[in-house]
Amino acid sequence: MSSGGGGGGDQGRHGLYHQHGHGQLTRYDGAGGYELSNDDMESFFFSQPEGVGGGVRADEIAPYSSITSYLQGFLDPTGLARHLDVPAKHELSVDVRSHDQDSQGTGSAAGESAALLTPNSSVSFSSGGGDGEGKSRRSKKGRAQEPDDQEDGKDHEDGESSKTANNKPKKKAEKRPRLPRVSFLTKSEVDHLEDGYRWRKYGQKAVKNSPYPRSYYRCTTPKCGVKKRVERSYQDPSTVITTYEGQHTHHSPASLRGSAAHLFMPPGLHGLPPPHLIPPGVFHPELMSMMRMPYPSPNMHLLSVP
DNA sequence: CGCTTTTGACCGGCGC
DNA sequence: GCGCCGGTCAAAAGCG
Repeated sequence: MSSGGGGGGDQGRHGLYHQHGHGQLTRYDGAGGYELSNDDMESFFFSQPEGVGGGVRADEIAPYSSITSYLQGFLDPTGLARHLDVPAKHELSVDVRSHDQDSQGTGSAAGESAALLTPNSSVSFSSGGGDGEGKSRRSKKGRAQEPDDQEDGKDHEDGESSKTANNKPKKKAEKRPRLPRVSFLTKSEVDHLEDGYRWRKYGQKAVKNSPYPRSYYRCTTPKCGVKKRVERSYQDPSTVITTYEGQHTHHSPASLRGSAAHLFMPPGLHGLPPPHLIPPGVFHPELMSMMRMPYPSPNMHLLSVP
């Protein structure tokens, strides 16, 4: 993997670089997965012809190269019009489940989902619990001290935050409750999709059944402990699986200019019904709001619009 | 100069 | 009890 994932291949720079890709939502047949039929999601998500195999780079991106871009489009009349201009039809699924029982399965969960998914993109919500990995690892070899500890053993969920923060007595009794997780499957050439938040990559690992590595990112905001994993589906190399974990304790930097709230409930979303009017089982805007994750919400809403 | 990425090593949990 | 795997840390390097 010398040049593997991190190989700087993907525009190593963060910031608001564009991402390209075929944004497509797929339906996830996973258990308890909600489905919603849509059809041209990709059209307005990533109006990229299809240079997937070609060599489309993040530079030559479409209007909405990422979930965030798309979201931001909401704030932009033009963008919105774009969306509404397209028949919101596509297949999307929301999977709400708890991962409190799996440890590795979790990771695979996303992978499996990807495998089962159709060449579009899907979103799966996973209601877990508290955090788990971040704090339960504190004591390393010589990592006696934790410099800033951005968020790991900080607070978050409260409760078992003082378990292994510093002490060796790392009790394993904890089933290490996980934070809510949300997985997105997106057709994209780039793995790190811009979502409005600033992330810092802190690790990368090779995925067992996939030739593609999995990258680990953490929100750079000091008190925010949100993490996200990005990996590519081994079955659909063009599909990127992004799993968010935790909830932001702040607003999206990108939304500062437009208030994140708008992302969730655009005042006059021409044609978009209020969250509570969305067909039950289709999406959980509240959950997203809770997690402060604007990314999927709008999309889903749009999708749910006839 | 500061921030982010890269990369190898290590930890902890789980399965066999 | 051992091995495997996922996940995280930390030092170093690169870039704007």
